Amino acid sequence: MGELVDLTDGERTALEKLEERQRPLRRGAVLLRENEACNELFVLRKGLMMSYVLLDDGSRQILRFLFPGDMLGVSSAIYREAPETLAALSDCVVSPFDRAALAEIMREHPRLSALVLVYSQIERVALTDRLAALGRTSAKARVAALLLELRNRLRATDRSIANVFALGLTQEEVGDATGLTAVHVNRMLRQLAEDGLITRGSGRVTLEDEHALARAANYVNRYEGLDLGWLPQPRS
Amino acid sequence: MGELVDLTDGERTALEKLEERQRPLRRGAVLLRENEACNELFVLRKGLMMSYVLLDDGSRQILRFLFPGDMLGVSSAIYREAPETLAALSDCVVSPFDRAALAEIMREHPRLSALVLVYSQIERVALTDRLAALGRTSAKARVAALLLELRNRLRATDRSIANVFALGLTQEEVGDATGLTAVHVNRMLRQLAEDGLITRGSGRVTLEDEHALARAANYVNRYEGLDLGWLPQPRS
DNA sequence: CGACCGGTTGATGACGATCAATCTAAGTGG
DNA sequence: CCACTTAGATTGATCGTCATCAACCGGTCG
Repeated sequence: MGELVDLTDGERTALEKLEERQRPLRRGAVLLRENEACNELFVLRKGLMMSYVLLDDGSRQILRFLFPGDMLGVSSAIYREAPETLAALSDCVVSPFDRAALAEIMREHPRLSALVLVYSQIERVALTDRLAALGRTSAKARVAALLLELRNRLRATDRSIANVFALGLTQEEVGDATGLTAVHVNRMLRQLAEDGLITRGSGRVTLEDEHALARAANYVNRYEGLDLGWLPQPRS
Repeated sequence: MGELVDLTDGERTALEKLEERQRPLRRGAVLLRENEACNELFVLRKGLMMSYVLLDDGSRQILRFLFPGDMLGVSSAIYREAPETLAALSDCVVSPFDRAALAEIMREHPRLSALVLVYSQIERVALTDRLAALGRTSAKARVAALLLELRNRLRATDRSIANVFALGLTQEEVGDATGLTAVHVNRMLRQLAEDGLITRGSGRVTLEDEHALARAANYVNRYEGLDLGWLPQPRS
């Protein structure tokens, strides 16, 4: 959260309290399963995770990829049963904390509650972008948008990442995120390569023409263009 | 918000302050256009609205339908430019209020800020349901899910609504919400009718077999099953 | 009355799913 | 160290869902 505003000491210690405990997760581990009860939330400290739902025909829709610094399970916390599954895509570290700790922050730190709302809204807008992508854009555009989104989110925690990055996903996972089959994802990646927009090799992707890619994908980086000057003042 | 918790007098008056002003909107009117700046938020008092985005090929994706009691423009408030357009589907009344008024509430009423977050998360989960629908379900299921969602949200403000209700949308609008063409929406409605799941007539739809419809649509009512016992206590 | 909007129906075609086979690289056990 | 297994990537052939194009109908409004 320190990236959006300058935190006070009081706010910083309140947030650090959420990260007191740590729990490691193996690649593939499920942190929380759809329809299970859960009184905890989490902060992702390291690694890449995803949230998804399974439909009753067995197909999977990946809803979101989760990166270090993201708060996990907010939506599960307000329901008796979790609406989505949280699973690790790589070895991860998470910090669990109680719902009461979030309540405490909302009581004592108005600006932090505002920031929780802000992140929730950023996520909401990113979801609507993907909704529009699934509803109204071609398979190629959806894959291109996913590549751009992944690269930008990875770069947020690792500034050394430029145009080359490790995908960290199987083509089946890309398909489950974009509403396509693994076979068609493969063809789309190949087409993007043939168009000169990307190059691929040994699990790595290079964005060769980021601008053209963003145009083809209708992509907007939703972590930019914020206006937070109006947030409530910190109490301490 | 009073439907989720018992509000204190202090909370109630704080919320009433948001509804001091009123602005009527004609059917078709645009309250806020994508990429425009906006320092205001709104509460929808009466009528049906929608939010949508236009893609550069001219196609439209409807992101969400808005019902009385909904807070509008939260996502626009945190960006310099609105990420989506807000438009009236029927004659409406909205109450505009300043971003500062929201900040004030977050400073003085921790439980109300928690409830704003809760509504934001309910909306988020509803969006992920639609994301999964667009990514992984058939045209028929998507239309069925939209019918159920509309009926349930309409009933929340008008308890007299049972299984018959006025759609209030053109088939083109249904298509823009479900990622289909108007022509195909028409065929899906006809198929649902042939299957005995609905009947139609003069702008009205009757859900003949709500249970089978919900099963065909993978539908979950996200305004139920909440667990809010852990929210912060009201300060006044 | 004519124009227009929205709904309805038919004919055709494209995009992406499905099924199937092959290939490669990374393990794993003997 | 090598045979064997396995997960994932790749490619081809075929099929189905939904888009597109086009025509027509009915109601409403200027």
